[in-house]
Amino acid sequence: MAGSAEETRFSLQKDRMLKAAALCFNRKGFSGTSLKDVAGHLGLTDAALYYYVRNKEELVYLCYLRAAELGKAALDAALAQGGSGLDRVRHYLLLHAEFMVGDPGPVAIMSEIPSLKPDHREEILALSRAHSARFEALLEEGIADGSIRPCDVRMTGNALMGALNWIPKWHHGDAEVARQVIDTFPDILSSGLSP
Amino acid sequence: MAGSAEETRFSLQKDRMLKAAALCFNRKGFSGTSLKDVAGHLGLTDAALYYYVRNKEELVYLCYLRAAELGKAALDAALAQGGSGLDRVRHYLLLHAEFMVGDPGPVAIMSEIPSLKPDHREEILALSRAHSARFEALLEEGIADGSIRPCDVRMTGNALMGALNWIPKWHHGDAEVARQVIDTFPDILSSGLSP
DNA sequence: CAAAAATTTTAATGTGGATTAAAATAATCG
DNA sequence: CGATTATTTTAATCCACATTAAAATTTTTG
Repeated sequence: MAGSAEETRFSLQKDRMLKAAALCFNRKGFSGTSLKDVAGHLGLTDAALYYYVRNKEELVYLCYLRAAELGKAALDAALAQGGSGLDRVRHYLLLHAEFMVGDPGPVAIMSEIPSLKPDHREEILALSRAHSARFEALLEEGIADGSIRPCDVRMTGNALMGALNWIPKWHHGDAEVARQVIDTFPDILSSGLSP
Repeated sequence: MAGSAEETRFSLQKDRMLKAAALCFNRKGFSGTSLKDVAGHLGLTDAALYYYVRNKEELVYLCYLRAAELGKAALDAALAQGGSGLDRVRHYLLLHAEFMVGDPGPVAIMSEIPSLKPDHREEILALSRAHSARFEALLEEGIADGSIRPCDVRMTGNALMGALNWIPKWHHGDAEVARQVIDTFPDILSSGLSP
C-alpha cells in the first residue's frame, strides 16, 4: 500500500527506525543525537540499530534519501497534474506541506549535509540540485504561460524551500497545527507569485 | 561605531570568536563543531576560548543572543520608520536579509535551542516568542490599515521567518549572491501580502 | 626596562558515545 | 518439537572532545 518495498518485519522496523531518527535529528542535529536516543524511541538498545544500518552516517544518509524521495514524488505528482504553471506550483506546495506535517511522519530536514561521507554527500547534493532545478523550471513555465510574474526563479525557489524546510522547527506533531499548515501554507507561499 | 560595547582588545576578540562560532554552528551544528574548529578560525588553541567564555554552551547562547539582538534591532528600525503596515514589513524584511548576508557576518541560525541550558533556553525562547509576537502584531496592523490582505498571521510569520532563517544554508558568503538576496528577498516575501 | 596584568599554550583528565564481537533470545519453518 | 534463521543484548574497546590547572608568553603600564 504505502511504502517502498515489501512489508517484511525487517523493512517495517527499518522504516520505524528512520522516522525515529528523523525526529531526533530534526530536534538535536546529527551529532547531537546519540544512537541511544534513536533506539530509545523504538524500545531497543543502541547496538540493535547496527542490524539495520552499517553506521550512524548511513542512518542520516537514508533519512535524507527518504526526504528527497518524498520531495520528488510531490513534484512528480504536481507536474503530472496539468494546469497552469502557478496551479502546479500550488499543488506542489500543498503536497510538500502535507508530507512535512502529515502521515509519512517526521521528515528529516537536510540541514547537515556536511556530515555525510563524500560519496553520499555528492549523491544527496545531486538529488537536491536536481530537485531545485526542476522546481525552478516549473517556475519558468509559469512565467512563460503568464500565470507567474517574472522573478528571479533561483531566489524565489530558495525562499519557498526555506519556508517549507523550516516547518519542523516549530511544528511538533500537533494535529490542529498540521491542519492549519496544510490550509494556509500553499496560499501564503504562492500568493506572491501571481502577476 | 559598529558594535556593542567598548572596542577593547578583549571585546574585539570575543566578537571575532562569536562570528567564527556562528559560522561553524551553521555549517555543522552545535555538537558537530568542536571548540578546536572554532579556535582554528581564529588561529588559536581550543583552550584559549575558555578565556572568553565559561564553556561551549555559553558560546551558542551568546551566538543566539546576538542573533536575537540583530533581529530585534531590525524590527525596531522598521517599526520606527512609519508608513503602512506593509511598508514596515518590507523594510523589516530588507534589514533582516541584509544582516543575514552582510557585514555583521555569520549570524547563527537558532536551530538548536534544545542544546541550551534550561535557563538560557528559556531566555532565548522568550526573546524569540516576543519577536514573533511583535512581528505578528505588525502584520495585524497592516491588515487593519488595509495594506495587507487578511491572513493567518501566525502561519504567515512562520513562513517568512523560515525563508529568512534558511538563508545561511545556501548562502556561503558570495558577495554577488548577497546582493541578489537583498535585491530580491524583500520583494519575493512581501509580494504575497498585498490584498 | 621591570613589574603587573592579560592572553595563550601545554599537558592531563574524564566522559560520552560510536562501533564490534560474541552470547542470548525470539521467530520461523520443517 | 527441534533446528535454523532473525533479532537483540551484553560487554568490551577506542577515541574525539570538553574541560581544567599550571606554565609560558605577550601586552600593558609605570
